[in-house]
Amino acid sequence: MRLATWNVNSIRARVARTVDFAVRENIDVLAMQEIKCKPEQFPYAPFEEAGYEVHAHGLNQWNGVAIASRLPVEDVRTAFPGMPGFAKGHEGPDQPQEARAMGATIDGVEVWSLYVPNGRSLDDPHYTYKLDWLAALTEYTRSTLETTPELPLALVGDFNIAPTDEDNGDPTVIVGLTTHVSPPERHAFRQLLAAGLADTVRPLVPTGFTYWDYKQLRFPRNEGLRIDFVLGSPAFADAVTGAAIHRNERKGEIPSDHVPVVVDLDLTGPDDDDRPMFW
DNA sequence: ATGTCGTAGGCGCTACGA
Repeated sequence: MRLATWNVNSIRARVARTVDFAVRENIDVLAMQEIKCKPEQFPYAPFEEAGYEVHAHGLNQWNGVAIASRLPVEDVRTAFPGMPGFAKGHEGPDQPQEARAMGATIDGVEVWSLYVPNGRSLDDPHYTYKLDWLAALTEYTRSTLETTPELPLALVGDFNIAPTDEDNGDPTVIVGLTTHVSPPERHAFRQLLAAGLADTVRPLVPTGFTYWDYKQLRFPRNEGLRIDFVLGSPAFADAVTGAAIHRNERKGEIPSDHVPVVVDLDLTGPDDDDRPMFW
């Protein structure tokens, strides 16, 4: 299976480019974030003509996640248990959930397309929401892998955190001043990994950014951030045979500000290799 | 230059989120 994640920054603005990429790169499963539309507005036809079924979750013009797949999709979910909600000006419990998560089971892999809250600024309620959202995701991961430790579980998407200084090439993103690099956010990311996940791309693609702001020539200057990840449980991570960050997708006509991140999986398992010749 | 995008509301812009 070839699995990709891409924050497309409006699927309606970039559907041709997105489908072209999926076909050209032979993507089986494409997790999208920031589709910026409701399901009834999603441009399904180009995907379906290319052989993909699409499941979309969007509530308004903001956020929104989707999964396109050439393989059968089961158990589609639009939130993980305990996922916090948020509504500006309505602090406190029982806030409505946003369209930031879609889970599905595909070829035995539990895949989540995730759009972690941005945080906006360190003193914004959205920042607290971001940390709470990540803590709930971590608890879901921990409990899931406690119950089913052999599950190939993949959390993919835009995490809106640059986990290390090497992941931050934007001079306006500064520890102590801005989101994405603050110690609490980085701690939350480490806690998510500690729940039983590995960054499956970094070992194969040790450097490189996945996002460059549209403003101030960030891409020509290569002043980006590495904030899009494919995190996998042991069973998933062990199946990864390749990875790529498609930097060229930041070029050309009306690019997203993010690029796709791709992993290749061999899900047949190690047993096949160990099988005796005489079997 | 708060320097670019995308969407909504509703018609040339502003508001909002990122």
